[in-house]
Amino acid sequence: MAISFTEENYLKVIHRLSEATQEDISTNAVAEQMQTKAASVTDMLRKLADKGWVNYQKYQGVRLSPTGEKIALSIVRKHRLWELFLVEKMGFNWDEVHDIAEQLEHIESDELVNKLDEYLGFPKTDPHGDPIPNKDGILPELAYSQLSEIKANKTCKLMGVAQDSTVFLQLLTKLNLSLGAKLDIQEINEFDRSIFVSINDAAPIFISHEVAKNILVKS
Amino acid sequence: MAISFTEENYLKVIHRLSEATQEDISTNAVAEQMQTKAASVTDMLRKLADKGWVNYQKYQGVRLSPTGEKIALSIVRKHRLWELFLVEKMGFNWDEVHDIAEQLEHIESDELVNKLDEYLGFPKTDPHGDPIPNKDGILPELAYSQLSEIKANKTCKLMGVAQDSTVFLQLLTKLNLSLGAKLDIQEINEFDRSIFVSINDAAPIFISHEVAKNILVKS
DNA sequence: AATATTTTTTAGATTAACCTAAAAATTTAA
DNA sequence: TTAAATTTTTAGGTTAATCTAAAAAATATT
Repeated sequence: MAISFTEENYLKVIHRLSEATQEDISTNAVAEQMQTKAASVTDMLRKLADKGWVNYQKYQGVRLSPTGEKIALSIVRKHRLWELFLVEKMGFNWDEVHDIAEQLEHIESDELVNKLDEYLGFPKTDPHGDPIPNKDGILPELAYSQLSEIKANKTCKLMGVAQDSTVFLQLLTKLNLSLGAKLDIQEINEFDRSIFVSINDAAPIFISHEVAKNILVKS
Repeated sequence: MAISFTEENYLKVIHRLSEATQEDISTNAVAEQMQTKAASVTDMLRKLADKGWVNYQKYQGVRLSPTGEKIALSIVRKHRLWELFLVEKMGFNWDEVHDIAEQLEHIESDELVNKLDEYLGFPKTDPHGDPIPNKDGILPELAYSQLSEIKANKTCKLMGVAQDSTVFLQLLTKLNLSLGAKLDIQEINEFDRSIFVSINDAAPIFISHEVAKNILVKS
């Protein structure tokens, strides 16, 4: 069945919100993510339900149906493959690729996506460490922790970020934090939960709890 | 000023039609190319004229303004660069890339286009031999002839095609005709103007005048 | 030159995606 | 457990791009 860019974006947003919770997703939550009004969301949810891509009962919130889930994962797959392409092959920085990938993710050609996947060497993660679904929509298991959960005196490796916003990524770049960085946690301050950490064996610096929550690491 | 996919497609079509003639482009000609109705075209032409991208007086046909020309060339540039990318890097055949490039040509990022250009080695032509405008919108001069205009007993080289339709390109592929092929014209039949030609020194075959008109060669 | 034909435009609708304002349902709090 | 606050939906409009049918202009033909 034909699908519009807008419908794809709604499915993607519902998918993203569903990853964080087991509960049904509220109209307002979707509205906020879509940068639109609740009334518009209600219209669209009814339409997506008619097409069989979501389960929606009014006032009860929304969930993706199995078909909707499959569509959403294929968009996520495209987004992340294109992001990696932009960084690896086109020479963009990791904080520059989101908006372009938002456009490229709507290009419709299974053959292209699979060739791109092959061209990139069937990667498991994108430039932000997010897992890339394979052609069957299976997400590789990554099991990373937030840096904010690691104990003092432990060493870990930066594997990904929980947020792709430009400001956040640029901050990390400024701190010399990129994928694969080695992190030695010297101390955690009780007062504000900020972390005193050495990056790639350099002189230790302070990182706020807010930043640490958005950094994903492997011990 | 913001531009929609549809508006881009209209400018592209007007540009293509303008290449073949000096005259103003008729509403019906645009309608045919856009696969829509004349009434819809009239509406759009008025809108494009309001935006300053075309010169249009009702009943008089339409031409691109300098700004419109610039936009159209940037779309052509993107289309052709993406086509080359699809063939060179993704391994598609030249008859498979048109529809995907029709989507990719609307991706908006000057930086991406220029990086893609560089990645491909600042190519002069796309997989069909069509010239690629550079970043300033300048088209390289190619000056090719139609195979149908070449005299008997001459040798030439296949440099491009005047048509990108799948059926045509697949026919050429079947005849072992691809960019760079060496063509020895043995004989031109007066009756139907078909050409008896040897391709890459193989045993000569017949090519219809219709096909020969759409093959571009360099002596 | 008058008429017929073709082309183009206008008028009035339709659809997708959005909006605001008001009504209805649900949730929270007194 | 009723009232207040919040969330969600409905109702009624808007805009972009399309359509059909009819009117107007341009072109071709007798």
